[in-house]
Amino acid sequence: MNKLKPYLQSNFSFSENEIEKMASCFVSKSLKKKEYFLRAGHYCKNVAFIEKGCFIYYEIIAGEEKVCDFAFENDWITQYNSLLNNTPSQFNICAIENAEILVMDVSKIAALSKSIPKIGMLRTELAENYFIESTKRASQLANLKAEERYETLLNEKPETFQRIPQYHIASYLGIKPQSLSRIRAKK
Amino acid sequence: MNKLKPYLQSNFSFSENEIEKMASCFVSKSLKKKEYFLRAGHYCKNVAFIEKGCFIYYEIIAGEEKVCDFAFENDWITQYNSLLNNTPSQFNICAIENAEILVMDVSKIAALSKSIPKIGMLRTELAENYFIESTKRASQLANLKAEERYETLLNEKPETFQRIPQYHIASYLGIKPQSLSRIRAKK
DNA sequence: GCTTTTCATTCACATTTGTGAAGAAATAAA
DNA sequence: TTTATTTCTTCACAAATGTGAATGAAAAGC
Repeated sequence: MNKLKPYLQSNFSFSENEIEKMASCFVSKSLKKKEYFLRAGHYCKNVAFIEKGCFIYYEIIAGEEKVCDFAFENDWITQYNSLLNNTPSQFNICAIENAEILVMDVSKIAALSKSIPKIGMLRTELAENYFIESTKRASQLANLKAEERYETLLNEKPETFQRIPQYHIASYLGIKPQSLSRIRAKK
Repeated sequence: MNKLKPYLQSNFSFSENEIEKMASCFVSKSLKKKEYFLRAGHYCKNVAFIEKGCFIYYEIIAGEEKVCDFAFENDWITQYNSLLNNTPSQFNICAIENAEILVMDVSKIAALSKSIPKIGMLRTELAENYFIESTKRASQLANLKAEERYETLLNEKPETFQRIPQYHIASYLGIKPQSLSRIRAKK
């Protein structure tokens, strides 16, 4: 819980006491590279916090892996649509490096929220931030050309290029690996 | 409040009493076609519910209007990033038809939330739904070609084509008006 | 270490979308 | 109604991105 506790404390000012209570509801889990936190078609029943490693979200469209997000240390992973609406997930969430995560079951979240109301605020803020971020990605996909999207990512999240294979980055940018190579070669 | 009250009752099961209390915090407002609910550069300080009419969200990028969303009756309009983080809005929210909206000031929302805790749930669910929707739009922009995005919109929200000018729809789809015409001509 | 597999690059050509101009059609204003 | 304005369509050509194949580089497995 090396990262979770400081995260809860500095971003949401939970008390020592609340943090301990929350911490006791997480189960820690190791995932090897290429193992899955969630597979498409399955029901997402929990939320996890990344202590170490990174993950991609992807869906299969027309037989191809289409990446829609990355997650690193201090990020949460879960699939909203599946978790909230009890539907099978369209998305896979897969470890790209060996990872350590802290997992909480959805039923425990509900119980815990009753004793610590501020958890509701955490939930709200997360959703609002995800919405704002997703809006940015959509705006870039609609309004910038591939080369500009590449440069934006390179400037804003350079670590992505250190940790994620290029063909996944290409997919995230909405282009083919060959096109990403072409763009990089121009520089 | 012809639409707001049934909306609150059927989607969130607020009580008669709560609904009256909430209703008293809204101010109704008429906007003519082409008038703005929010202008880019201004601070968004309220949330509104659409009783009648429709709106577009757009930002200016490289001198061009880039539409990122539409809103119709029973939708809310506000700009999250500006409202939550107290920053100037990047987006304009503009009436496309003469409209009737119910506006609530952000300070009243906070006050009201204290006396009606369930409002927190409304806020959370809205953000979560917006996130899910925004994710879908981003996925389409990244993974479908313009023609497929056009067909998806035509199937899922046909009313858009009845009420929104095509050049705004083209922008929302991430293409130029000429390209949308070309796609339509093929059918 | 060697071998196999995965990933990245390059190329020629195909397809999709953008661009600017022109005119037609629809809508709003007078 | 007439006129002006806005919106939509079409076209020829340009630019961006996709496609499939070939090759090389890097990483993983043995």
